[in-house]
Amino acid sequence: MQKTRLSLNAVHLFTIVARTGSLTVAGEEIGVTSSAISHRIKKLEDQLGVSFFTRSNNSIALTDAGKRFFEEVAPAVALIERSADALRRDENEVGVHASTSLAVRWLIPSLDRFRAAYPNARVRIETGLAAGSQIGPTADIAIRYFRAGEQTGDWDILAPDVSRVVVAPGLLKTTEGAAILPKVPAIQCTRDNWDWRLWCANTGVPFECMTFTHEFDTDDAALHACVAGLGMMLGPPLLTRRQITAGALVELSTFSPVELGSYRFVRRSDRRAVRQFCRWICQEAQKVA
Amino acid sequence: MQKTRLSLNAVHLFTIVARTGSLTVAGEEIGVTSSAISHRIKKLEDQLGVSFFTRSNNSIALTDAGKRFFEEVAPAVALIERSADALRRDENEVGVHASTSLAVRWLIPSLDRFRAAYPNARVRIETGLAAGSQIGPTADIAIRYFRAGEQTGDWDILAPDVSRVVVAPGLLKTTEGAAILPKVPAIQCTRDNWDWRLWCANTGVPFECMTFTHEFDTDDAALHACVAGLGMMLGPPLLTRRQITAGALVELSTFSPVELGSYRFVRRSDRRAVRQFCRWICQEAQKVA
DNA sequence: AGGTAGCATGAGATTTATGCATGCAGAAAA
DNA sequence: TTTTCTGCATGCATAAATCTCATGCTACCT
Repeated sequence: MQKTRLSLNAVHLFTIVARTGSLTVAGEEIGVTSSAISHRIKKLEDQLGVSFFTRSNNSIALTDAGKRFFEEVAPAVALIERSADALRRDENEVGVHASTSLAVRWLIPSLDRFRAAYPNARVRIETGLAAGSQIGPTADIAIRYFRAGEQTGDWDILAPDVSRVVVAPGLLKTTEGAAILPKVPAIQCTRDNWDWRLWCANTGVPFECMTFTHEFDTDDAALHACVAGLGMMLGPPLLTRRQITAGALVELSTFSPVELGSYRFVRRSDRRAVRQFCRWICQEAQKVA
Repeated sequence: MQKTRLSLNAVHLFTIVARTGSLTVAGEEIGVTSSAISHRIKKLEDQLGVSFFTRSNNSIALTDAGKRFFEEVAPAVALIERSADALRRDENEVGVHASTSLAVRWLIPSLDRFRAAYPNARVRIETGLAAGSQIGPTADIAIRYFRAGEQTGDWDILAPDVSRVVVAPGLLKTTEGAAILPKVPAIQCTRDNWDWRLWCANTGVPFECMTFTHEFDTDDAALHACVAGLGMMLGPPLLTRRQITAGALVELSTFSPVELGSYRFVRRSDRRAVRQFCRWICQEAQKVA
């Protein structure tokens, strides 16, 4: 019976033309020429066998049938659009829980690439300040650091922390080699200094050789201090890569790298955007390794 | 912001797939392959950044997001379709008022050509039995016969009635020429016989020469009688053309044609389908002339 | 009277949708 | 268990819809 199926796109177009009252304006609104609009409206009218507009050479006006049809379908079209938009918003929001340091030093600087790859996605970052703070229910993904040997449960590996000693290049040029250790103060970024202790145990350096002058409670603050030349520190590659490639920090190749722990994540949502984000951060983490 | 505009057609497709729960079935419903459906659904999902279906290799199932979206948009899509369908029905119905004879002999046999040219249109024919009967308010177009000299008012010409004497070929082979007149009885189809009187006045045949044996109150009945060989009659070309080309009737070329009146119409609606129909019957009438 | 704005239309280019061939894995059947 | 069958995904070639551009038209403005 029906030779061609009704094109809802054409109906949508019709509502725009009816609302604006002008082919030209409608064309500008959706970014095509008035010619395209004219063609399409005409086609719709032909398919439906109805004239929606009376054409004078210089303008168009809705017919009665056009008016009625507009009243009927415009709300429905608007509903569908709103519905789709809401979907786009709700479904594409990815809540990421991470430490401030990781967010500032790695996640946020990389986000523009994610946005480029998945334009729909909107990432919301929740930074729990302390490493062990509780993860909120609005987070779809959580990332946190695990010390070596710590129980990882169902957390998946993001990147191992194979830290090397990093230091501002200014400090490096005065002294070189293992002799640096007693001269340059180490920056302490955990209360118990477990990372330095573990590092010492693995490299054979006696912990007593180290001098600690500054202590910070976040890696981010510690890194700022390190860049400022206040001392050397153990920087997870994930956090230091940018500074290193930019030349603001240098790695000491004197000591072999020590695996201190790992960054791991859990995914708590099956939503498409969340899965995409997980896949993406894993790729991104690979780059650093 | 929005890279490509939301395709309402795709949303429509989604509702069908969601309803049927199968790409294959949905494809059959709209007459395309499941491959096409798959491509399009995937594209919609990509554009919206949402997964509507979970795919196992052998089947699909709505996700939560898909369910919600379906609940929201399906009624809107249905509304638009119903709205358009109603429009098609209402706007494309053409009510034609005409005499039974004209309807049966000319209009109805031609209608299939009109349907072919304008598939949307639905023609409703109202036959007022008597020529002068009142025209109902549901008629968009009225066609009626005007005697020569009658006031035509605002009725537009459809076709002049330049009648010739027609007769069944069986009667013709026995006698020829003007001699036929006294031998073959004339069929009377108007109470006052004005048509034969006018014809006699114009051709110079004395009215007294005619013999009238049968009288009918409609042209249609008279034509039936004529074809059956009951006599000769004055047949408006519009009504007799088919019978003549089919060989069921022959025109007497002995007498020059006489313009007895005209078929005329009025259009009482501006609707597109009605205008199309008027244009079409004028063309159709031209063919006969 | 001349100029401008807005729409229609035809032809060609481009974007989008479709079909086909093929692959794959789960479900049903043997 | 093994085989077959069914339904979906996907790359590529093709068909169809859509767009643009060029052009023409007429009402309206100056």
